[in-house]
Amino acid sequence: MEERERYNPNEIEPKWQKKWDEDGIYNADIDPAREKYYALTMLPYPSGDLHMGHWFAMTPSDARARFMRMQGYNVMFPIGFDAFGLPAENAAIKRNIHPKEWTYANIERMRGQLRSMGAMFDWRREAVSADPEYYRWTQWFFIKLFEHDLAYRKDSAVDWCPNCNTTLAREQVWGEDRLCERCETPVIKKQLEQWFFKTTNYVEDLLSFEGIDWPERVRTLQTNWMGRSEGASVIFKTEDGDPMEVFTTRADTLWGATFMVLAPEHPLVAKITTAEQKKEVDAYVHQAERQTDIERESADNEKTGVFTGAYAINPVNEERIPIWIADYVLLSYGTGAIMAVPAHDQRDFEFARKYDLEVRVVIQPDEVEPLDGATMEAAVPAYGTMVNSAELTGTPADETILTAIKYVDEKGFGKASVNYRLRDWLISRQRYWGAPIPMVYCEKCGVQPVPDDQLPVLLPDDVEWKPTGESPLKLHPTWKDTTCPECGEAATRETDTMDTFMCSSWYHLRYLSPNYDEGPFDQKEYDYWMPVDTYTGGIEHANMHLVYTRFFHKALRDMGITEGREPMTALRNQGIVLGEDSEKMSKSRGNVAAPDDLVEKYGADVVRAYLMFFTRWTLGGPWDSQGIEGTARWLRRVWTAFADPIESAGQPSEDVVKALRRKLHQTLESVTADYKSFEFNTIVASLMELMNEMYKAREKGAVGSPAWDEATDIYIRMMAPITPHIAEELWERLGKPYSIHQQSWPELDKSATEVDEITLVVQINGKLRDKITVPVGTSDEDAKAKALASETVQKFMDGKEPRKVIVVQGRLVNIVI
RNA sequence: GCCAGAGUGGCGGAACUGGCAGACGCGCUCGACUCAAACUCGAGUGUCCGCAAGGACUUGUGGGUUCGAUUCCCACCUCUGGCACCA
Repeated sequence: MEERERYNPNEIEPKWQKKWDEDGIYNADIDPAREKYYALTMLPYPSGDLHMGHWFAMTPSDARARFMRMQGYNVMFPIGFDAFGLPAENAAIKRNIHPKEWTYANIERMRGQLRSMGAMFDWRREAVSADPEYYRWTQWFFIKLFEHDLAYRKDSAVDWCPNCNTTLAREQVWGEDRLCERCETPVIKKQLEQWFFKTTNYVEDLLSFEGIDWPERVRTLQTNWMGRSEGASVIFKTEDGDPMEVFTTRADTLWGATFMVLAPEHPLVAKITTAEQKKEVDAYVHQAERQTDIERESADNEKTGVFTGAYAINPVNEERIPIWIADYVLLSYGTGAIMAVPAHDQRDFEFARKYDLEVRVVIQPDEVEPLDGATMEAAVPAYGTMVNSAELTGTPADETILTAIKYVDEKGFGKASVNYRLRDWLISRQRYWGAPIPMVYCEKCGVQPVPDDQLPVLLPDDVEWKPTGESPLKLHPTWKDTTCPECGEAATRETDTMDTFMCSSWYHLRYLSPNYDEGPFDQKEYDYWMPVDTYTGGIEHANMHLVYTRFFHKALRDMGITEGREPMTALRNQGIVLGEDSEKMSKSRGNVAAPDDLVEKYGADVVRAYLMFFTRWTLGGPWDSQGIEGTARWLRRVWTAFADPIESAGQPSEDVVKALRRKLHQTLESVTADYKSFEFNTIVASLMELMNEMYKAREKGAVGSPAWDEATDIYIRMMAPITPHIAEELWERLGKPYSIHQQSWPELDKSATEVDEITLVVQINGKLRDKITVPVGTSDEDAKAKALASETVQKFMDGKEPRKVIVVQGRLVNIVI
């Protein structure tokens, strides 16, 4: 007997990958005759090795892109690398290897790993953000934003290690004591002049998600992140007449403001603090600097503060109220100053009780005992009738805020105002491995952009890596010396580089034409491919990256560079694959699961299928390779069924054929719907079920019949997006035309899915008691009669009369007794 | 702390729009094949009571709405992501 050929992925996978590549079957080119589809998956950071999270993000995205291709679209599925960033500098310091060398070696390794996925990437479109041809245009965009008044400089605080003399990222600051990760020196804040983009100019536009199919979850996260609130801005003055603007959503509580609180960093603090209070204030400012905003905002953080010695005048009643500073007021939110209304705000209340400040009730909620500021135990933030509020006393609950805003407006010390949590985007980084900010400082001409024809401003390679100290760009002996583009005199370059989010805000445009050198992208490519049809990536990017890229698109649109409201029409997010310990995968935790060993043992198709099967894509979860044997078994079964069919002698019965075709087309129907809605785990489950059904049909002599051949053909097409290699191999062995990946999606035979009889569930008082079989289309009356006639039902009813009978067409009969 | 998401057998998960909870798979048990192992194939497998027929219970916890709740509402607990210099 001839030995059966086993499923051998290690042989077939490289073979097909090579052939696909040579034939360029995944090359996506402009074709006006076909409808385009731009499928974009978030580009990886070249951290070293491709891990399970990358496969989890990319292989389902690939399967979806392949499905769309089989649906007839001209699909572009590009890939690239977000290659600037902090880890490269860490590697440089730790291992004495140049960031560039480290990064490009990683990219080279990851290219190979990405190829092992068998994804339909069009490698001709690859873009690497650290390439000068790429960052030339990142710099060009910076200048465009500058020229359109969307980039500006201002002082802003960074976490600073006074020992290493360097800026630290949040992840480089350790523990509650906030120590430098390298030298364990306590970190301080330092004010530096830095570049910002005016994201706040676009906040209203960003708050609208009109015309895009983005998940509700992301829209909510972004909306809350931008944090729009309506209220009033009111000007308080110090006794010396310095204005202090505050924002409040509760203008109706102005008469209850018994003190003011400034953020410790507020510019007025130094000016107003009295000599007696100075020492205490300085000490407090210093300790506040050492905390993070998150710690400071926490409601359970014990309220602390210091009196400045100065007083403000409450404009509504001209009362003299003390000005305090406290760390729960943040300079980055609102105006960095608040009016404190302890009776109606819990944080203010806790503060007032602690420091024995007056609590004055000015809002009396209806149907509540009259409040007493002296004895109340918590703030009452509810709405109610205004009391103790001079001429506005008695204003009813539903009018208080608007009435109060109108009042301050008329009196001239305030106006209606909208406040946002969104801040302008700080893009300066005091680092080497990033795109240099293309600006020049000239003593005579001031801040000048580098002219287009001098771009890119290249990063110098010959920098010195010191384990401590400032950015190598600053220390480089000559790099920062240049001439002013305006007057030609000696000038200095900006030595900060850009936030890598800047690079990743436009990579989808560079993929259009990565080698184009007359602009950031070729207009012809843009006109055909943009916007992105589906953008896939991790939910962790819901706020930052996905807000920044939208901002970027909108800003470019207003310059006439891009078109339309949004860059990405649809967004779908996968959950996060955690380590086996349920913690986020990271090298430092040592819980990174790598696919390489599994790919070697089982093949890429098995790993792809398992990643799509082991959890719901949107859910993610802790990595667990326990079940991979199941998908491996599935593909071996598929191989056996199709590569080595056992020819049967007779013909299958009509019933067998009908049952097989029914299952086949039911599966096709559900699998098609699941591909459309990114439900990959149930696609694999349905295909497994159909294969089980086919094995049964095989036992009953189905092999060789037209129904079997139909099932085989459709089966391979359905699995092709998930397991592209085995599908291609089986397709070829069955003598079908190359390539499976250039075939169309199968047609559904709806009539084959239909059934003659259905099972109705019979419940008594909502409890399952019996099941009855009825023909499709049975009337409610007949269903009810048949249910009541059932012996089991009779037994449970025990002679009682039904009070009510509910019939749900095609589903159930519920008898209420 | 704030903003989101999740919690279902021993395990991963499924369940359309409020209608049979546990599809599919892992693991486990029994059996077939084999000198043997691997592979493969078949049967079973939520918990408790019962010889069985059958019954009761069961979707993080506690309440509620409903003929009927994994699904809707309220409160709470736990885990995960984000919180602006990780990307």
